[in-house]
Order: sequence, then C-alpha cells, then structure tokens
Amino acid sequence: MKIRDLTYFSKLVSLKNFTAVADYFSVSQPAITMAIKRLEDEFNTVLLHRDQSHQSILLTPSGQQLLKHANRIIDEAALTNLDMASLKTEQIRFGLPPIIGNYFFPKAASQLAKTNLLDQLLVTEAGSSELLAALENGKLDIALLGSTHSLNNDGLSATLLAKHHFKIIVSPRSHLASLKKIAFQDLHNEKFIMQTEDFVHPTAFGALNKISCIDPQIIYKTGDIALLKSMIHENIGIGFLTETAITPQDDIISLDLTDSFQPEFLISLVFRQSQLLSQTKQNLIHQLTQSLGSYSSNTNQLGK
Amino acid sequence: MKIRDLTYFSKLVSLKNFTAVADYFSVSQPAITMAIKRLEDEFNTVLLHRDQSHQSILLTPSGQQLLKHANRIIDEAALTNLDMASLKTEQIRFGLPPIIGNYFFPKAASQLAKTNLLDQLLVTEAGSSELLAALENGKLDIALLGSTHSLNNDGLSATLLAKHHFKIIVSPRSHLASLKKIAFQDLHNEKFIMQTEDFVHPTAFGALNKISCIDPQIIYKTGDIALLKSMIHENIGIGFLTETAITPQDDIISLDLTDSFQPEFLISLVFRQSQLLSQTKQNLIHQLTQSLGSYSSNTNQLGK
DNA sequence: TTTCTCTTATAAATTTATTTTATCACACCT
DNA sequence: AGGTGTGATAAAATAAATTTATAAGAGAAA
Repeated sequence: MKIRDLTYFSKLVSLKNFTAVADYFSVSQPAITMAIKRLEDEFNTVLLHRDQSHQSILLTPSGQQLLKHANRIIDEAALTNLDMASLKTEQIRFGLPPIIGNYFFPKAASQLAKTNLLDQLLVTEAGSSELLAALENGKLDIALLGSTHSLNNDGLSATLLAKHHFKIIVSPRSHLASLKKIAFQDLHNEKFIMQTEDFVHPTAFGALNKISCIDPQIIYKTGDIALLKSMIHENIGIGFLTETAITPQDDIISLDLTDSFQPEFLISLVFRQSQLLSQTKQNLIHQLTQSLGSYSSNTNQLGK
Repeated sequence: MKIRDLTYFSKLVSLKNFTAVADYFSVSQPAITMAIKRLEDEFNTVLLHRDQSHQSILLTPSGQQLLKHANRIIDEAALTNLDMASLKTEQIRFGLPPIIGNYFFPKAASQLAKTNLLDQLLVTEAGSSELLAALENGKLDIALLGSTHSLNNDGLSATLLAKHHFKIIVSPRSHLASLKKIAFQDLHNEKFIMQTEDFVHPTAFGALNKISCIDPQIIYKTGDIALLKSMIHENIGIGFLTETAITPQDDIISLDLTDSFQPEFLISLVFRQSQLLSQTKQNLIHQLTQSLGSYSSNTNQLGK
C-alpha cells in the first residue's frame, strides 16, 4: 500500500473521472488506472465499478472501507508535513478568540514578554470552533479556547484554565439595574443584544432558553463586544456575557443568574497531541498554565 | 513519504541498530540507510544521530516528531489491512464480557437466531478493557462493553444500552439479610468476595471506598460469578455485584445502596468508526439496540 | 599501537516499480 | 455509421529501491 496510490484513489472518488485525476496530479491517465489496479490486486478485491451509465463511479463496500482509511492516512501524512515544517521555525502559531484575547490573555502577557515568548507568537484571532478546526488540521500549534463543555476532542490535549460564569448585563438605566441576581426565565420579555454565532454565547443562551422554556427576542447580533456593551449601556437591550469580559470601566450592571443548572464559560489551553512540543512551546504552555490557570493540576489528557 | 520508509524508521527507533532492522525485514543493510536518508532529504532535516558512543541511536526533535506520525500512519495501515480482510468474511468478530454475555445478551439471542445472525458471531469472551483494546486495534468488529463511565473513546462509536445499579449481595443467613438497603460506609467491617481486575467491579468498588472513606477487607477474588455467588450464599462473605447478574434463582439477598453518588454499570454497544459496517453488521447493531436498548435514541457518536 | 570486530556509509550494478506513449475497446450520443 | 469521451492494455522508457561489494569509523582487545 503506497500513500501515493491512496491519494490517487481518494481523488478519483471525489472527481469520479480517471482522466481528471491524472490531470490533477499532472500524470498520465494510465498511471491512475494502474494505481487502482495495484490497490485492487493488493487487497484482492474490486474497489469500484467504472463507466456504469457513465459520468459517475460506483464504490463497492471494499472501496468505501478503503476510502475511510485512505483519507485518514492522507490526513495524517499532511499533518506530518506541517509538523515537520513547523519544527524549523521558532514561531508559535497561536489561536486566541477575541474575548479571551482581550480580557483574559493580557494577564499573562507581561510575564510572556519578560521571557521573550510574546514575540514568538503568531496570533490568529477567530472564533473558538474555527480555532479548534485549525488545531486539528495542523494550522495552529496552540490555542486558548472558550467552550461551554469540556473539550473531549480526539487527539487534543486540553487543560482547563478557568471556569467563568455567564452574567446578564444591563444598563444602569434599566429597570433591572437595581437587582443583584435574576432567574433566567424572568427575562422572557426582555430584548437581547446577542453575540454572533462564532461566539459560544449564542449556544449557551440557547441552552438556557431550552431549559427555561422561554424564547426572548434578540434584537441585534454583533461580533464586537465593545459595541455590544455600548448598546447595552444605552439601554437598547440587555445582554448575556461571560464575566470574563466584564470590567469595572464598562459602567454597566451585571446580574448573577440564579438558575441551578447553567452553562459555564470554560477557558482551556489546547494543543494537538501528535505534535511534538518544542522547548519554546513547552515554555509557553507552562507559563500560560501558571499565569492563567486556577486548575493547574487538572490536565485533561485525552486520546491514546 | 513512503509507508515502507516509515516502518523502517519506526523499527530502527525500537531496535536502535540498522543491521538488525535490515535483518528484521529481510533486506540488506544499505536499504535501511537509504530509507532514512530519503526521509531526511524529504524533510530536509536530521532525524537521528547514529553511533554516539554506540549501541544506541539518538533521535533529534525532528525524529521524535516524525516517529509520532509514523506510528500513527503505520497503525492506520495495519487497521486498513485488517478491515479490508474482515470485509470478505460474513463472520462478525464479537466481543462479550462474561457478565453481559451470561445475563444480558441472552435476551437478544432468540431474536438473533431467528434472523440467522447468531451463527455469524465469532464471540470473544474477555474483560471489557481487553475487548476495548481489541476493538481499537481492529481485532474485533463489535462488542458489548461494561463500564462505569460513558465510553468517550477516540474514534469509537458507543451506544448506551442500559444503566444498571450495583447492589450489595448477601447470604439469606447474613445479619444484613433483613435489610432492603444500606449505606456503603456501613459495610466497613464486612468481608467481601470480589471480582478479579478484568471486571469493572473492583474499580467501582474502589471509587465507593474512596468516597465513603472506608477500606473493607477483601477475603477472596474470583473471576467466576457462579462461584462468587455460591461463596456468598454460604455466607463466607458479602458481595458487590451489578443487578445485571442477579437472578431470582440465586437465592441470595440483594440490597440497594443508599449513597447519593454511586457508580453505575453501563452497558454499551461499541464499534470502531473507521470500520465500514456491512449490511450484516448493521443488522446486528440494529437488532441489539432494539432488543437490549432502553436508550435507543441515545447514540453517542464520538470522534470526527 | 596495531589489529579485530561491529557498525553504518557509499558507489555501481541490478532489479523492481511506475510512468509514459501509443493504441485499443467500449459506451453513449447524434 | 461516425464522432466523442473515457478507461484499459502493452511495450518502452524512466525512475526508484535494493543488492553486492567495499570503505570508513569507533571501540575493544591483544
């Protein structure tokens, strides 16, 4: 079994045309025919039925099975190339979602600057789910991620750094401003300014809606937390925000939720287990865990 | 990158000797030298330092990184071979731990016999953790597994079929025989007949010990549930057993535990996600879920 | 120090594998 | 029937890996 043959096979499944695959890899068409034949001979099976009323290729069960493994092997090979390349640079491709980057990460920044680690970070700002995907496919080395559930993802190592609460934030002029706390279901008539879908907030908010059997109105969605706060400050609506992002300077009122079951905002330090950690990366992880972690011993080693 | 070169490399790391690796694969020694050189050229790096006070080989960071990926690729390739072979037989390699096999699985057997599925099962009897390992490395297709925590294992699909309770079982002649229920910590002076370590019972028992801060005496360990029951019937000691394995014919008394946090005996139907399910396997899974499952909708699709 | 042994590297020859070129065969369409 | 698109085949050419034979280096032993 050759990786090259598997990539030919996999591409053939998606392009459904021997000639097109040959063009794609800049080889001649018989090279593809021969590669498939080699695989069929090796496993002593038929992988696919060709022509077949034409313009499409029909995978046999063997073909479907091989495809699954082929894609896994191809993915692993791609990761290998990325990791081997990444080893040659001292740069650390670091993922940082906006809220964590603005309100949580800075606590560690001065410490990182002292040890010259900050310079080495090549920061990607994006939503946590996008960053998670980037970690998995080798485009990032290390990331801080926000989530509502602990990250049990395949082959990733996730260390929980903090568990923050979601709060209800209102304008000082709001009729709720005098309260310290409130039950979520009492907000069913309120108008919300909500974060966009790349934040975990809509998910947590949706879960609370479901539990409380309410469906409050969302009058505006924004990815800009400063804008969200100022709209709430102007009393255009109320908000749902992790305490992570609430500072005294905001001049908004934050209320605790009294609900017994409520989602939490978990901040984790995450990296792929199949990536070898250079000394620099180990340093970064150590310093971040020290500066930011309240659960330092609580590493969640998942995978094999 | 060739899979063959990776296997040479991986073997070299474990044998630490080029000549030995060559012998192992029945090729000449320069073939190994060349394979390593090809990898080093491809990644433009040094993978290992040879000789080095001799009798050992020193992996560079690049070498360590490549080794991780190499082993993953080699494992995946081995799985591919197994799965492609397994596809040619209608036999289903089925894992069944003793308790589940004796007391839980029979509920589905007549139904399976009707559709001729029972004949196709090639049953392996072993402890759940051993079966789990066999699933992961492709030696089994499908298994029923007992566990105390839900199976969140990489790349496995686990469907919860039943949640059973652990009970305390005592002889009708025991001083506890008149009770309906008991708190675990009240058993600190009792003598237990315990299952061997291939059962989940010692784990669950250990967890209860820890929570209750007691350490009761274990006077005998056995892997034979019938023996365990008869020893308990003879009042030689008391037992800790999932209700799964308790039948009216046993003539023993079973007591509920009153503890608020107590481990549960979960029975799950598990298979590897990278394995293509033949029609027969899909049938088996469907029928087992129907006949045995009380949580039929509660499939835990994990992994990618 | 010299010599022997164990180990890995190198170079040329050989063998094996893969790809290309050229051509064929088949199905579908008009 | 003839044209077009597509995959298969065979022989030739090319590329890649392996073997054979030998060298080079490091320890160990004389």
